[in-house]
Amino acid sequence: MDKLTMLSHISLFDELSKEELMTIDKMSEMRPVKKGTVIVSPDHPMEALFLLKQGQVRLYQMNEEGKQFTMDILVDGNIFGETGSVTLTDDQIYAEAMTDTYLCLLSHNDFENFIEANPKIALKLIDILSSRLKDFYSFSEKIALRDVKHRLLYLLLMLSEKTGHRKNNWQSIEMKLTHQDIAHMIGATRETTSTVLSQLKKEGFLKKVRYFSVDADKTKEYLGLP
DNA sequence: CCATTAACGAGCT
DNA sequence: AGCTCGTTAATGG
Repeated sequence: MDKLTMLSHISLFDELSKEELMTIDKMSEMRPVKKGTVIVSPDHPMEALFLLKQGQVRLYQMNEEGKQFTMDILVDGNIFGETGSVTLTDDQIYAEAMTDTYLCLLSHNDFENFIEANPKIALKLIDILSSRLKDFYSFSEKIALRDVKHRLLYLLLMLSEKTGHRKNNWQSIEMKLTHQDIAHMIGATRETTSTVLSQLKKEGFLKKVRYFSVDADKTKEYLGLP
């Protein structure tokens, strides 16, 4: 369905059996989180695993001047956090709820016990981590060090694949975003973002219907993505 | 190429 | 009235 597999795009829900899921579900603690809440930051590293039940969470990094850069958007079924031995995110990463969100919290101990009881899960984790590493290489090579146009297109494509649906080439982004929001996510200014957005509209990468829609094929070709 | 600065109208609170 | 937002344009790194 969604073929842009990204760093920390982990859908354990896809890979676990029903029973395994039930076990995790029983052990985990449900927690609602309001939109805008910073769930994890370098100041408050959480020794736990988060299962994202419902909502959207943005993973980003920030430099000394407070400029942000969005690494990934997580949606229902993704998993993130750290558990000592296994790090599913970076320790310098921030996680912020973009919408009202339901999280399940799994403690370090519970997770390790679960792995001991279900060795197959360890193998799946290796798969997940190695594919994340691969995605990260591709990501940094093709996007991270490139200009605002690339970063912006990449973000919009990612957002559309996570939140929207596809009609012909056009993938919608079902999210209310100001130019300022977008600028923060790609480490650019509001002005530049505004300029590049209208440029992309002229060039046919983008159109505005309700929120935004991107021409997915055209964008992927431009970014050199499969 | 892009941040910065400035400036302006529109819209929201 | 004052702030946020989108937009354009000049300048300079």
